[in-house]
Amino acid sequence: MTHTIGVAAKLSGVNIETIRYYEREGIVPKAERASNGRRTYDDEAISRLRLVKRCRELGFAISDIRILLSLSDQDAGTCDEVRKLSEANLVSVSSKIDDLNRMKSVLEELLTSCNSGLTECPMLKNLFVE
Amino acid sequence: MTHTIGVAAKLSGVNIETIRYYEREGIVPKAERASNGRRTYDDEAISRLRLVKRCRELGFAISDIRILLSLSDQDAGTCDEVRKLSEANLVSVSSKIDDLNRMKSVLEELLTSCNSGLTECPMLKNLFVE
DNA sequence: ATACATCCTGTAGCGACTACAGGAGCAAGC
DNA sequence: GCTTGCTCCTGTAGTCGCTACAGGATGTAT
Repeated sequence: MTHTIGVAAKLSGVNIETIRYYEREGIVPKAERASNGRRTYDDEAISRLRLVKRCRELGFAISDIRILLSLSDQDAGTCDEVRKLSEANLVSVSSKIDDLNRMKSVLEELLTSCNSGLTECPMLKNLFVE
Repeated sequence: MTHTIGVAAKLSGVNIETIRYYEREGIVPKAERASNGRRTYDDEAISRLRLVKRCRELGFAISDIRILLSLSDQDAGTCDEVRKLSEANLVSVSSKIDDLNRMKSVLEELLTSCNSGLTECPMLKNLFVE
């Protein structure tokens, strides 16, 4: 069974405009067209969209996903490369977490100094202090 | 004492191109110009650059910083608004942390299944599983 | 005088979408 | 058959917060 792009978007969770963007970028293969010129998607195409989505949700860059997909099409001794990409991504995710945790604790600290209702805002003062 | 944009960049930690960008965007006031047309920065201007940088490091959007700066220039009953902006930012930072932590644990789990050296990569398989 | 650094403006690029504009086609109800 | 409204098409521009040129004008040091 094949579907229109709208149905494919719902089934995959990938927005219509994003699907077309992925096609333009070559992340997913060019969709087949019906006789009226509209894109059609079969189950395999929808699986691939879901896969791209899952990778994006894991923080992989589009360029990484391109590589992952090509590795999965080859399926020969690719484990090292997959591991390398994933470890690099893990490092980048972890360092983002560290940055955000630092932001968070400073923000929380600043907020304790902000006693709403006063004319002068101590939080702003703290923020603006050299 | 006034400084060139290059020195201001070093003193504030804000890159030259970014300083000009902030000026274009009206985040910092238009720099005074020397007789030769070059921008000059005094200590106050450099303080403002540092302030913008600190806010960015806390995750505030440029549009928020614009508001924070205008609030700090008014200094009348602004605590509520500062608090609101900061709390919203804290929520957004926290939710980013949550997202990233979820990514991180899935990535770690996937990596345990990746035993480098094999011909077929179990991690890829897990990743690609429906 | 020569070399090199620094500055200027203006514009384009990044990543990963998202949002139009302007038009064509299709399905359902009257 | 006609209208209404939905979905689809292409192509382009906008988002955010910078960053990186190109091409030219100064400034500083030897």
